[in-house]
Amino acid sequence: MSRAVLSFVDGALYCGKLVCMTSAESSAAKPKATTPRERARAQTIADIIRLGREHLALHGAAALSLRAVARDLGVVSSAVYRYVENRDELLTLLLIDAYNELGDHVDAAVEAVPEKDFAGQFRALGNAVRAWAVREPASYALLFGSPVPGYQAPGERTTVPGTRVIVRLVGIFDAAYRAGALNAEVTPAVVIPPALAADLEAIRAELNLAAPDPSLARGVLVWTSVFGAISFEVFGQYGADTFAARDELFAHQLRVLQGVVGLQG
Amino acid sequence: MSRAVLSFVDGALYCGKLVCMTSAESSAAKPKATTPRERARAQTIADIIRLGREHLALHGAAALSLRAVARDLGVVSSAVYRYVENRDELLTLLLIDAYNELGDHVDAAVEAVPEKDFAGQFRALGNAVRAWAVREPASYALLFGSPVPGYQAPGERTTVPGTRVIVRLVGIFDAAYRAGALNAEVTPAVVIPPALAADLEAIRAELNLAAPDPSLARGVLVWTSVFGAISFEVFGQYGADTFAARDELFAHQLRVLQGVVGLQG
DNA sequence: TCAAAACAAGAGCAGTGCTCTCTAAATCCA
DNA sequence: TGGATTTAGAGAGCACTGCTCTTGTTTTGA
Repeated sequence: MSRAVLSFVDGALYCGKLVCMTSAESSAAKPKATTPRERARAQTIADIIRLGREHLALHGAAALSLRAVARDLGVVSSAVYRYVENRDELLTLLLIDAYNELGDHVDAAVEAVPEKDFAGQFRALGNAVRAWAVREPASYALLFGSPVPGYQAPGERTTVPGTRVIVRLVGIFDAAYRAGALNAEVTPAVVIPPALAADLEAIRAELNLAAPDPSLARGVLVWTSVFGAISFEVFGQYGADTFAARDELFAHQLRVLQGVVGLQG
Repeated sequence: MSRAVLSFVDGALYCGKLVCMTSAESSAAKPKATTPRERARAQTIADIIRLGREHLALHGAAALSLRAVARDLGVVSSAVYRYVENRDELLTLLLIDAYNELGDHVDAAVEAVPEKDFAGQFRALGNAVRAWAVREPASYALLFGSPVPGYQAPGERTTVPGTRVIVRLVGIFDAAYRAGALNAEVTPAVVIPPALAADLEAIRAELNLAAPDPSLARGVLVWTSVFGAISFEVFGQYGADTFAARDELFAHQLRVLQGVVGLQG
């Protein structure tokens, strides 16, 4: 699942381009005992990403400056262009890095919950996303906030890490459904128009799901709602002091949302 | 009510700047027969805002450039500093402008629905926000997306226009409750911890509401969920072609959310 | 009429992304 | 081992940004 990360952490740094490799590819293409120059190059790229993350956290994506990173790296600005094609490329590196960090946190949190406790897994997922978002607001904004103007993430590199959370979430819902733990007859029943049903059918086929349309549709709503609540908190849409009990508020929202999708427990 | 705005406006609100005033305020505070210089100044500020909106729509907030606006205005860059203190000030102007445009759209949409059709009013509000967001994605991103790094909106000028939608939304919910059209016993019942109840009580007092805690809490969730769904769509979190039936998807989400808060109809 | 206020222009500073050229160092290979 | 080749880094430079300061010019109002 974390191929993209692997690829950039070791082998692919070499060419300065990140490729999305399967683990087979990555293990094959990674002799590990590389030349000193290659290791130095990999280390430099790792440093650039680390410094980029620091700048991102401190000043946000819009203020991410290659020149500043170069200064921190102790090198002249043009030198970093040997390692990173341009600013957008650095953004892409940070994007993939953040997606995978979030995905790892979510996976760890969900896996700490008993296999049959689907509602608990759902809440663990929500809480993990929120905790990470509050801890790394700039990274969260990069992933889920306004698109950076003029920047288009390269789908072939970001899609897999970028869909880890939603794939995990529908996985929980679908596993609950297969286990009979998902109430498919949630009230009020809302009719699903044919056009929407077609979209849901495509999703079901692609992700190999079993849950029926109403559950899938509610799952999508719950997905957007979880991130909506987190975004409001992280982006400061609640005023400064409207909600002092933010933990309790979010916990409440998760409880209600788990009912919306029909998860009991 | 809108003093803060008025103060910055003086002559300037004349210029097509949208402010939240009662008609009494507006007729009282605006002599209208100003000197030619004052009218020219107001017109220039109006032009700056208009050009700023165009740049915002075309290139996004991060790329909003005072120099580019100056060029379009046919004037040297330093000249615009006579009218706008700095880039952040222009952002604030555009922020207030956008908040009020959205508020006006929402108000118009809600008021077109029969007074007793609370569920219809809720859906009209949601659809109005979404329609405006899709039409003005850059403005929507400015209001509800990632915060602009280093920019802090001046609360005394933005709070009133910035809360028009949520005030309207809870107004609908509360009116429904008072009319007996809000089911306060929504299932599943979720316990509200004391800390959250205290926050809700403060909100109830400030906005003079009658609805009980469970309804208020669910109202908050519905609020964040509506914007979460819209943000996902506008910010491209749904992939390019996961959902072809976006109108139907959002309509479905509104229907489910109206059930979440207990609005029947 | 004349001083004061407002205005526009221009130069300038410090910062940005990015390209280009040049030198020095590391690596490869015959 | 020595020469050819590749790579790293430095530096200059271009076009752009926000913003300040000075210098004339125009408009205003008493």
